[in-house]
Amino acid sequence: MHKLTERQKLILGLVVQDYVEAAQPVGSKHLVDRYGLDVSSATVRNEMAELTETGFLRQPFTSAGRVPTEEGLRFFVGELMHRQELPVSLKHTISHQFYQARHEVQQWMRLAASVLASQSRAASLITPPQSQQARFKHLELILTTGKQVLMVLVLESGQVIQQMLVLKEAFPQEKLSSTAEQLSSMLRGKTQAEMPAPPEAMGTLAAEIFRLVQVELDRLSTGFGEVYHDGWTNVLAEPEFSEGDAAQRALRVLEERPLLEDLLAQVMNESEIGGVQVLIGGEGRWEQLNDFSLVLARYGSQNAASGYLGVLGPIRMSYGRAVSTVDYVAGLLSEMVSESMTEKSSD
Amino acid sequence: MHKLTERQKLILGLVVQDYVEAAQPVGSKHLVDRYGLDVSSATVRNEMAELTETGFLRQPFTSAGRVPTEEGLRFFVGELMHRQELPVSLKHTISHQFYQARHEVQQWMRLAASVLASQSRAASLITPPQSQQARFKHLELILTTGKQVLMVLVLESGQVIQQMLVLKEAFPQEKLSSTAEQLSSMLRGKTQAEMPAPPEAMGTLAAEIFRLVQVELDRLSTGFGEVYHDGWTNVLAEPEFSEGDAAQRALRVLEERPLLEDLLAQVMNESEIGGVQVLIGGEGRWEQLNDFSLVLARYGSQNAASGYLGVLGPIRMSYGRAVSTVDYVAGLLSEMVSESMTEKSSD
DNA sequence: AATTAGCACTCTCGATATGAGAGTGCTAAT
DNA sequence: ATTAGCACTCTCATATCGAGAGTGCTAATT
Repeated sequence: MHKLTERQKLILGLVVQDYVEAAQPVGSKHLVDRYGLDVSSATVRNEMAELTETGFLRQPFTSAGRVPTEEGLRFFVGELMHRQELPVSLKHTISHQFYQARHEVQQWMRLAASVLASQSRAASLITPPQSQQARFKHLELILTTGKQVLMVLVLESGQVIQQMLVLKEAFPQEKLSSTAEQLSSMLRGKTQAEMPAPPEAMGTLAAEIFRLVQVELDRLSTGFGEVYHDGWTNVLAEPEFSEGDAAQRALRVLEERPLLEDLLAQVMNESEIGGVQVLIGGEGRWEQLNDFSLVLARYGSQNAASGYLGVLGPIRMSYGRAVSTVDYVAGLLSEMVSESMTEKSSD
Repeated sequence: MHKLTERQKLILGLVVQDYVEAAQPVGSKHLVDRYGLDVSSATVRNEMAELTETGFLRQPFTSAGRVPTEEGLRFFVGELMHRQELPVSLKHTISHQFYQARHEVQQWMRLAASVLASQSRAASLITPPQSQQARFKHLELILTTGKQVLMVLVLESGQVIQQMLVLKEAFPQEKLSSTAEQLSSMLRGKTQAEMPAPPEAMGTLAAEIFRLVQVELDRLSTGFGEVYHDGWTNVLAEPEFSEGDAAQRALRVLEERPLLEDLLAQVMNESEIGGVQVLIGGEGRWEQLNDFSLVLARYGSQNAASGYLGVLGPIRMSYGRAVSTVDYVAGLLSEMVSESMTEKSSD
């Protein structure tokens, strides 16, 4: 890691700050004028030359101002940045909103996406809480009307999956209940991988449900469901998106599932819940992300359900704001998740 | 309505077709060459001049080729266009996919959004089926773990709403069941507006659930839930989105709820299920939609659940393809909806 | 040794000019 | 009614140019 003098750090910090605000290369004179430095522009020039040498700044073209490189931004985020916490009053408002939405996970997601987007002024992405290793606990089948049946699948983590089924033929509630009971005791505590082969003597109803449970457990262990999002109009208003294929490339992150899954898997796999990961540019690994940055976090609890959330913006985004917003919302959602499963019954 | 000669119609049609493909003004000579017309370019020029007079064509600037006006496109869609039906083999593949997804409404939505987007080559939007006047039929409360309770709300339409609740305190299953029974008989057949005032003597649990049912019925009668979508990368690849604020304005349709609600209300309120509505440009009413077109339909069944779906593209979109795709998918989903509620029990 | 004033130098960007080309509208002939 | 012919118009791509911003370097200063 490079060693920078205090003054170099100061200048790098100011360049980043100014560039983030103005979206334009920043010159030495501009810097001393704007921030009242007590050195001359020539001194700043020399320092800038050195920072360019080190790879933290670059010139878009000879004799233009300086712009931070991805490397420079990484250094900034790692060592120089200070978070821009949300005002306390705003935090109160937000947690109040979450409190009102406490009954519906869907509402959490919408609200979280909205808060993330508006506070970070970038596009937000968030996946619902899911348990990584779905472990069967209990099954119920509820007749609603005709062949339409509601399957309620309860996991050991406390997560509940509800699903409407349309069966091949109609069955009375008693038959449904007994089948559910039978399958429940057969599958208790099992993960998808541990499920036994279906017994020969199983009825058609039981066999159908058995298969559906299998599919559902599998689905829960892979992928991450619907992706909620908001604030794309924020980022598309930024000048770097106003022409070329930048807008299209950004949306690709949302619409190309494999990309997003790969991304989350690689970036977040070593990360604890609670940490915020900042991905600046493609980092060499994702060409599609050039010129974009992502600020990501995982929320939930280790042994139960967890999900991902984050914001996407131009490389020139306000990292201080983004990191603190993501961190705050992740914390809030973690509370919501654990709140929703306190006082577990001992069964 | 203007009266056009057959030849004028032919020329208008060709101009539209060529413009849609090439995204460029089309000239008289180009037209006769490309489509082997047996008249000279001078004749075509005269006809074009007339069509410009009538308001169906316009010149981006003096002595450029012609481009259809919104008026011209409307005439084209109304009188000249022929649908471009999907190949039968493709239809088979698609309905097979829907068949496999028949158990989960969420899957319908994703699949429909994906099919709409890829076949129309535009951005797709779709809302889940919802009953316009939610009428209470039946309520169940299922204890899952601790204070976490699943509320299952069955409507007379056959629609089932499942919702996770986190109660203020824990209750045993018997208490939940009896409360559900009590509320079920009290509210049977009622809409949100018809619900009685809550009796004084109601327990805290009953009161809480009562309020939630009210909120839920209200939510179901207004708005349209999550909007699924796909294919934005399709449209953003079109040249008209490559610069300026076009991309941002398009995304606004997705992110600004009030706009979309207003739009659907106004465009679709007089429309029967089954009809496809084409909205070209803002039609004067929606400034935000200038340069965009929407092809919309409603699916489901009148007296039960229904939803909206459609595609959004540049004004220069392939209407033949879009209309037939939207119509086809709407029909498919209508089948899915009615299928999922056949053989209603007589209760 | 670090800082700074001064200055020549470089490169972009916007304005201006120019010419080729596409496509038209009109007139006169068919 | 159609068409050939042609002058005319306007855009777009390209080239040229000068202003201005900002640099890097050198020599003077602290």
